[in-house]
Amino acid sequence: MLQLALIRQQPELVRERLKVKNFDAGSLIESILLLDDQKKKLQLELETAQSRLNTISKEIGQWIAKGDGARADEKKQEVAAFKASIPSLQEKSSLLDRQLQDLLVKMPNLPAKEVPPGRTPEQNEIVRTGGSQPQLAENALAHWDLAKEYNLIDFELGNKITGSGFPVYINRGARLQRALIQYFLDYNTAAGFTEYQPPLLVNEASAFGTGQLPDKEGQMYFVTEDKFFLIPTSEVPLTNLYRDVIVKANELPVRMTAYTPCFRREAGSYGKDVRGLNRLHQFDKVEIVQIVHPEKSYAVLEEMVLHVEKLLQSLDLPYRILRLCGGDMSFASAITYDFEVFSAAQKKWLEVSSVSNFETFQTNRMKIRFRDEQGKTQLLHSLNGSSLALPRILACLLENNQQMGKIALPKVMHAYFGAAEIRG
RNA sequence: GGAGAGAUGGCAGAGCGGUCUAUUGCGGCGGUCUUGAAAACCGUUGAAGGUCAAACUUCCGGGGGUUCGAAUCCCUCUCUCUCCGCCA
Repeated sequence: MLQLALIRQQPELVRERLKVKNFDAGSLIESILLLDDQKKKLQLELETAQSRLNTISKEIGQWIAKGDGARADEKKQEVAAFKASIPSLQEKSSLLDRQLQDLLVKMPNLPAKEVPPGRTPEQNEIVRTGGSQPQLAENALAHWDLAKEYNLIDFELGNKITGSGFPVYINRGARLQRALIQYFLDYNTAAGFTEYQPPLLVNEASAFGTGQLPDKEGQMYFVTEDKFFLIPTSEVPLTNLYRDVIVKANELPVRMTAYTPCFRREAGSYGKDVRGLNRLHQFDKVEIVQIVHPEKSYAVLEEMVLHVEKLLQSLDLPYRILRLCGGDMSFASAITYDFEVFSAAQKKWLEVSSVSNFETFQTNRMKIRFRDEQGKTQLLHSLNGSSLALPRILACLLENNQQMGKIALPKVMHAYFGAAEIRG
């Protein structure tokens, strides 16, 4: 959520920046400023009445204490004369508040200066590429075929017990998945991230805090009985750990990591893109989240990009890093770098990580603050990234490393997996 | 799931209709003293809105009600604790 003060002070800047996201904020800003103005006037009126009421009430108490019931009654009459107006003022005020809030929530985050304009994924900027693409045989198999051949994943079984998009990992498939998770977590904690195991279900306030609500409501599984959302990413519970917290200076930066399953309804997805592990309703992900001083967030962002990049390098996967254009960025993000690995058998790039700086967009919703040198509370910046999402990494590892009768694993996984290769 | 108790400022913990819109202790910050530190003493110390700054308003788990006036009384929801039941 954007800060009202920013919209109030620099409406033109806000409007201009949002054009990069292809968002026409003109009328929205106008309405917000108008409502804000009305609210201020109303508030003054209301507070004046409240102040008067408080004063007279105090006087009544004093007259009663002195035993002068007549004077007290007189004052009560005085109160009765204007008190009736207060409830309607309060109602109007809270209505304005709600309307203002509803509009503010519709404002996307401002893209950072570095964000290129554009509407489609083709307009994302390739920042750099790394790793080398393997030369596979003509008859190279896609991961869903490899998964079947080596009995690593059973998609049909998942269909039976739940539905499509809920694969069952078996034997060495399950073990490889677990080994990767363990490796990712170790890699993150070695870099100073504290490991958490958060709840997989969150309440409405948490889903709102990170920006999933209100606009991505349909993408989350919802438990109606208890009003809980299944997390689409551990970013939600992790960041919300600091909701309504004034973080002490010596606790900054906050660096967290967690492995959790993630649940996404993926309503509207279909076709070739959803084949095999490419797009799932339940998948595993190791996430990193940071909450940092506002002046440091862009240095931290670069650091996180390097962190994820080195992790991909250690897996010997061909990758590229994209700076998303305005049109491809999420509502809440100020800048996003996507990491894609090349799936050699499918011959396409698959997104395996997304590293973003949200600046104050999330922290404003969650009131995550610190005290500056003057002792004033100020919003912190929040960032997060995948480090890493499992399924597509697994898919690429299988496809890119397939050899005659076996799948060779990258060196770094040998000890974690307990073997150097998967044989038929 | 059943019964009872409770939720107050960073923490502990008073207040249970009007003696300032919250006693006090601890902690934090500033100062005196000290070569320095500790101790002691003095002062200061919640959040949001509002203002140049103030005044002022709101917030005692959330929401609603009674009253001239609510942390305090009533209703309701959420959560916590104790006991019982069930259970990995």
